[in-house]
Formats: sequence, structure tokens, C-alpha cells
Amino acid sequence: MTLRLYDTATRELRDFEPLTPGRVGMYICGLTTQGAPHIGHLRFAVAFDVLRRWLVRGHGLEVTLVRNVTDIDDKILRRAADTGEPWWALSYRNERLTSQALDTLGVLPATYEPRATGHIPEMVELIELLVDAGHAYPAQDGSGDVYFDVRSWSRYGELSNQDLDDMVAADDADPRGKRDPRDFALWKGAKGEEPATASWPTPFGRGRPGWHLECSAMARKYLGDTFDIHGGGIDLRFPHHENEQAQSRAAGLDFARLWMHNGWVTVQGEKMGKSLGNALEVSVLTQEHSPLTIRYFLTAAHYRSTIEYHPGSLDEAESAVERIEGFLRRALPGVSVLDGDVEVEIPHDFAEAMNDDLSVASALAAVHDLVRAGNIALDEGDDEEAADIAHRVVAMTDVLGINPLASAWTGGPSGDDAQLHAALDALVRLQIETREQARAARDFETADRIRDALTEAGISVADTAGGARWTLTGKDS
RNA sequence: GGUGGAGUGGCCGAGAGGCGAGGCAACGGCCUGCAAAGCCGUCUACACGGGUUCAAAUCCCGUCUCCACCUCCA
Repeated sequence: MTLRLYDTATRELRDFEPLTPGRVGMYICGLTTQGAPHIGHLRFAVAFDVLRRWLVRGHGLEVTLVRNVTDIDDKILRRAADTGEPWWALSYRNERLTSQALDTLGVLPATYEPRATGHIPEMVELIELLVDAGHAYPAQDGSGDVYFDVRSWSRYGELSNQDLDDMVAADDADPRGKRDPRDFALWKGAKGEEPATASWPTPFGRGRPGWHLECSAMARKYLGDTFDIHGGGIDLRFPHHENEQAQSRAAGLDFARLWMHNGWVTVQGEKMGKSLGNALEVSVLTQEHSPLTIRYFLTAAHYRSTIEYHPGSLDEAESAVERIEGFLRRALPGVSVLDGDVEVEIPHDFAEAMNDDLSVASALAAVHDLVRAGNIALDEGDDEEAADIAHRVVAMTDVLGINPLASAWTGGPSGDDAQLHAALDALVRLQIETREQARAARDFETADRIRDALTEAGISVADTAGGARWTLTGKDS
């Protein structure tokens, strides 16, 4: 089956064919280090994590995923100056926060995460290519800036389908030294008020990278002059990605073959912003909801759609997750951790949905349909069929990164957690045994008292045909 | 002004000419000592106005509303 993906550049679905058979090179932008990330910032990583998993699991491809870290820019320098913290400390602190948040959400690690500041020579090389080709020039005002000459590149605007003459120049753009106000900085000359640590020596003088150049340079270094997929948030389409593509192509590189952009997380219809951002940091949300619930919420809609966040969104996601997990726990008693098994066949309707530009919502419908079928099998006492279905559900949810039995959420079968769980299990079983005896004697008062006490302690007990089953739900439930 | 996208049942959210996606919530039933879970059923929706068609949420024309980007935003 062919994977079809929507290409922002051509605005149509295209059959995906890797440049090199069996291998895929992906570059995704967006890991911000200006501040702590909220779930809106993390959506791109979740969206492309699903793509990456499907390329591997559904198509047997070997994926090289490069996720850049733009660890220096105007905003970082400004914020650092405001607080007195060194810019590199601020940037690294936020990079670590973001990495932790991604780990929490079960996003698989990138193959590599290059930092802009570690690739100055590669950028210089690219600038020299552009200057030699007549597509870039040093600022005429002696500022040390080097600009890309948009008028020299007739294909400028091809990614975002815009005509240069229709663009509105930014009000705050400083036209000094530029041939055209829309020219953008490849390199920024050092300014007196900026810290010495924020500049590097180059043939054009001391300075620091412009915003877009690092991606062109790093994608080229790790993925080659041409690579398969470039992704990021829809807001990056212009100017960031347009400029990346312009400078790379003007330098004679083919650059990305397919562009993918994810939609927003909105709150009351508006792009999630700083004012709400603090309340929606992963570390805050995990106080009320499991990481899996948050991941489910971010995964469940199509990657190009906006996701509307409202109070209650995560409660709904939690119910859906519990439905899937509840089935797996019943169908696979005694199995506490189960990662996807490549031997298990992925159902066709699921695969077709995923191949249709990652139609996750349809794929999830396939999951839920199968969960229902599995629950029916359990009701009918067909444990073998139920277990078989459960393995398929694990395989499907694993592709989406929302497998409730994945070791990513449980921390694995070994270690302190496992020991604690085993100890707790022994204690709870004693209680359940006492309760069973009471129930057998029709002493429901005692039975309910035991169940209530366990519930109070955050342990829920449910009677099933196969005996009582307990789960740790926390004191809220 | 330019570019891209959206408006679907109580809520979230798919679909893109003809079989009621799915989830959440609610209500009724089955099961259960009770509960939880599960299963069955109910709630038959596509911004508005025209048009094309045997058939339109889906195609065409027009209108309204909303969101995003237009040079350092996931």
C-alpha cells in the first residue's frame, strides 16, 4: 500500500517515495528554547512522531530524524538580558525542559538534535556559496549583516504560494543596509550591547546566525543536499521555511522534497499563547492527568487540523484511554507491560487510514471498533479471540504512541516500581480475599466496607466474571 | 491587500456524491447483592441562500462568520 502525504508546497496529496529505497530522511523544526514548552509547542513533535512510527512500523523504512535546536535568536538574547541569566544557560535550561516534556509524552528520541551554535562553519560555507552566486550581499551600512537578496531569486514565494509584490513588509523591519525590505538576514553582525559570547568570528566579521540559516546548514550536513521530508508548525511555512528553501535552492541544493505542516492547539478558537501557556505545561497537566491521556489528546485529531483545548478535553481523552486500557487489562490478564510486536499483523482498515495522509481519527475508529469486538469476545467467554484482538490493539496503538501497555508509560517491568507494585498487589489481594469470603457469606456490608476503604486509598476494585480485579486510580477517581 | 485553512449532533472530532466514522456526555435496557466495567438501544447533524443531479454535508454560484501567516511563532 502506498503512503500518501499532503505536500504544503504543491497543496496536494502525493505518493510518498523515499529518495533512497528503504530509507527516509526527515528534518523537523520547532523545538523552542525561548521558554518552557506548553502542549501547543509539543504538538509538532507528537504529530511527526506518529509519522515516524508509521514509516517504520507500517512501511519497514529506516528513518533518520533530525530535530533542530535553535539555541540562539533575538528573543533568547532579549529574555536573557531582561533577567540577567546568560543566554546560553537560559537556552539550555529550556532545551532540557522540552526534552523532558517530550520524553513524558512518549515521543521517540530523534536520531540527532543539532544545535545552531554548533554549526557556524557550515553556515559560513552556505553564505559564501550564496554570495558567490549573487544571491546574498553584505549590508551596505557596515553593520556586518549579510542579507539574502530575494529579488535575485525568482522562485522566492514558491513554498507559500505568494507573490513578492503582494507581501506587506513588516512595520518594524529595519531597511537600512537592505536592497529590498523583504531581504532577510543570513548573518547578523555583532552589536555592542550584545554579550561577547553571542558572536563568532567569520569572514564577514563577528556575528551570529540569522534565524533561517541554521536549518539549511544542518539539514544539509546530516541529511544531504536533498532529503525526503521537512516538517514543522503551519506558522513556520512563511517566512521560516520559505526562506530556508530559498537560500538552500539558491545555493544549488535541492533541499526538501516534501513539506508537511501541523495545525494548532487552540483555546476558545485562538492560537494558544503565552497567557494560557503556563497552565498548559506538561509538568502542570501531569498533576491531574496521566502522560498517556495528554498524548492521546494531542494525537487523536488529524495533524493538519486545529485541536480545540477546553477544560474537560483531557477528561474526555482519559475516558477513551481507559476504555482501551480496560479492555487490554481484561483481555491480557497478568500482562503488565507489552510493547508492539512486529509479528502482529496491522489490520487493513487501520493501515489504509494511516496511509491516507495519517488519518489518525479514522485509524482510532478502527481501534475502537476492535476494542468493542474484543469486549464482546470477553463477554462471550472467548478468551483466545479476545487475547488475539488485544495484540492487534497493542500493535495499532503502538503506531500512534498511545499503547497503554507500552513500557514508556509503565517504566518497564523491572526496578523499584515493579517491586512496589508486587508488594502492593500482595497486600491488596489479602483484602480482596477477605472481601470475597464476605461476599460468599452474603455479608455485603463487610464487603462494601473493604471496597470503600480501598477506593479511599486510591485503589479501585471491580468484580468481573474472572474474579475481582484492582487498579491504582489515585484518590481523585 | 495577498496567501492558507475552518464552520458537522449536547461536546470533541472524521468523512468529501448514494451503506448513520469514532470518542465523550446524557437517557433507557441487559448483566450485577450493589457498584464499576462491558454489551444493546435512543439522541438521524453538516453556517446561510440559490443551483446541478434520480440522489448533495460532499459538486457549482453567491453570502455570512471565524482562525492563521505576510521577516526571528509549534
